[in-house]
Amino acid sequence: MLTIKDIARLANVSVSTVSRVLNDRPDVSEESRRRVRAVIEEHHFIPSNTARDLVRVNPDTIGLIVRGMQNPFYTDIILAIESALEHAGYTMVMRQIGFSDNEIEAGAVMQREKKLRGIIFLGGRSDYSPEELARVSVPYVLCSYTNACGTLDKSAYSSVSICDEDAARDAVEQLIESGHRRIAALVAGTDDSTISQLRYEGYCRALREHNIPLREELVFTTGDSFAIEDAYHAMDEALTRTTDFTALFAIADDMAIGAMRALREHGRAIPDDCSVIAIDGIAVSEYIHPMLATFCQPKTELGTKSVELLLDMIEGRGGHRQVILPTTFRAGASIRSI
Amino acid sequence: MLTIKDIARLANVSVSTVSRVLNDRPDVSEESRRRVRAVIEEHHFIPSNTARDLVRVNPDTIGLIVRGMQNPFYTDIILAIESALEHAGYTMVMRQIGFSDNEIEAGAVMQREKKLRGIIFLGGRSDYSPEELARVSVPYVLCSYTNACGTLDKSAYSSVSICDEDAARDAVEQLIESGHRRIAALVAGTDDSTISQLRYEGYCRALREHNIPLREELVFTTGDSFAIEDAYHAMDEALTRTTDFTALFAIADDMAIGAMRALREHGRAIPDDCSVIAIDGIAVSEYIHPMLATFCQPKTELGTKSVELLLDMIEGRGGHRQVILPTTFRAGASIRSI
DNA sequence: CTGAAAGCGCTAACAA
DNA sequence: TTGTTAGCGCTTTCAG
Repeated sequence: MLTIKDIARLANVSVSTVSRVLNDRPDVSEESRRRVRAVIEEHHFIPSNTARDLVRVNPDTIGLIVRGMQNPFYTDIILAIESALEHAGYTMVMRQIGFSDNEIEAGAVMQREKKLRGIIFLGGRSDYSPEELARVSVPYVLCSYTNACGTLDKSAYSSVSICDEDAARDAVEQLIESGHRRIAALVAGTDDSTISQLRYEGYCRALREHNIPLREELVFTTGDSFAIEDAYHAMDEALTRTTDFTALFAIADDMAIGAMRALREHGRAIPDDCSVIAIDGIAVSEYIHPMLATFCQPKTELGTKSVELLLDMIEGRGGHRQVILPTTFRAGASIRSI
Repeated sequence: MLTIKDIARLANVSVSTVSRVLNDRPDVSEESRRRVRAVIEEHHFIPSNTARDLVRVNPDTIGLIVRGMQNPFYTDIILAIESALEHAGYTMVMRQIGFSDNEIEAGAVMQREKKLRGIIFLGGRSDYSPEELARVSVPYVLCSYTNACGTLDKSAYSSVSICDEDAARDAVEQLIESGHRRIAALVAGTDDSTISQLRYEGYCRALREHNIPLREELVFTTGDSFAIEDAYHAMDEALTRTTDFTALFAIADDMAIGAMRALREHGRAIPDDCSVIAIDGIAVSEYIHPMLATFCQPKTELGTKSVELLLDMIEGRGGHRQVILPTTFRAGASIRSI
């Protein structure tokens, strides 16, 4: 493995000169620069980022911690974040973590390793304690992330998200306005401190506001999965027990797609025999038949707004804020008025 | 920022003892271990991986370079790789790269930073030169990755993939056997040295083998995108020019889904007016209506086989091999016999 | 413009 | 079982 020492020797200069060339410093003679560059080129030398990170204080690196890569609309958010950050002169370094990893931990580690100026957490849980959160000492914002289940003091963190409960309420209301009263819900969990719970609460609220009694037997749950196949199985199983509903509210597009297959297989056409609505607005749901009616997340705005909040904090223009972005209704063909 | 030096001082031990505790070494007294652990806990100390990486020679770390995170079936491959690696006692570290990044470069960098024993490249291009490939000096395998367009010497690399051309041939043949003769193709590009070209060639071969003349006006292209919306637009545009086909072969499930919407919008029911088949077998295509007929990639096997090849090389059990895995036909409702 | 030398935080001999 | 110390590859003063 070549080091700058080797390069220095081969180019007949000192390591500091090599380092200067590597970092595009101006104080190197053209002659030296040329020679060093040639040697680097010839030997395919790659400087060790590990060693650099250890030394360098990186003044403009922002970390992005993403939970789960399966989530289709994260791609758009990430793109938006990356370009907003780049535009502002910052560098983004992203880390994916697994579904059950602790993102605060990951953030703390990354902050240390990369000497970050700030962190954006994308799509995390919302039940961290102030002590846990305190482990990350640089400014951070929680993107696509609501704390309505949590117990955090609003002044202790920043976040950008939709209001999951409102979106769900709006979605269910859409169904009600189309004349539906017997409305089933497909959720992941109802008391799991996740987005599922919030959206479930929106469902309950919509019913309440329209004086429709909540019927527990119409609330179907996958357990805790948001996966399309689990939604399918949950729905399939539910349909053997009850069919006493004319519409279904699914807490996510993906789950709606799984549920729609189960409905069809049980002989219920969409939207003729059952209307379906969901939340998220992932790409594919716009291409299936019938096109899924859904409340879309403002993907790009979630990203750009997160960056804006973070940079405000870093550059001292403002403190903690919670920003709620509106969802937009995408009419589909999956709803029928009755 | 705390360092092990601080921890050592606070725990009244030397840095080496702290280091030993950090690395779960046996040669530490329970008393010291307890004290060190307590201090670490109390101060939320996180050791610097940067510093560790610089020093440590990591005897069992395998790198995984993934191009593009949008690809839905990569998730399954990655899971398979990770668990196979873990099972064999190796640690996986994954790096995502953008669509236009150079993965060999990324591999070379990662190899240096993480002191890798081997690398798996997932879903890359296939047109690297031997000189470029030579930059990675540890064993590597190219997963889900065919070289049929490339010019590499088979003895110079290992790979695991399906045969894209055969899969496409089989798919189109499926259509032919159902009685179709006027078969359109939706591709990304026909001479772009990617999977698209290989699958396009399979399409041509199927026609040739069945004495069906290739009609260029039935080959629709998105340019170079595999995105669902671009497939939709390409198909939408194509349908204003010609409708003289009874079946469509799309080179990817995603693209098929986009195309199906365009077909419907142009009044062509699936499969009654037009049959559709594709390649990949992504999750969602099994849930749409009609269920998409497709040739599925053996996702898990692609992962496990890649690990097997790599470990064989690392542990000296074998040299370079190219493994071709079979696809499996998933009958859908998107084909009609005529 | 250039080089010598002091670390960055950690691990791994080597001694004790 | 423990501590001392020499680096890992690089950047960065500080002198020249």
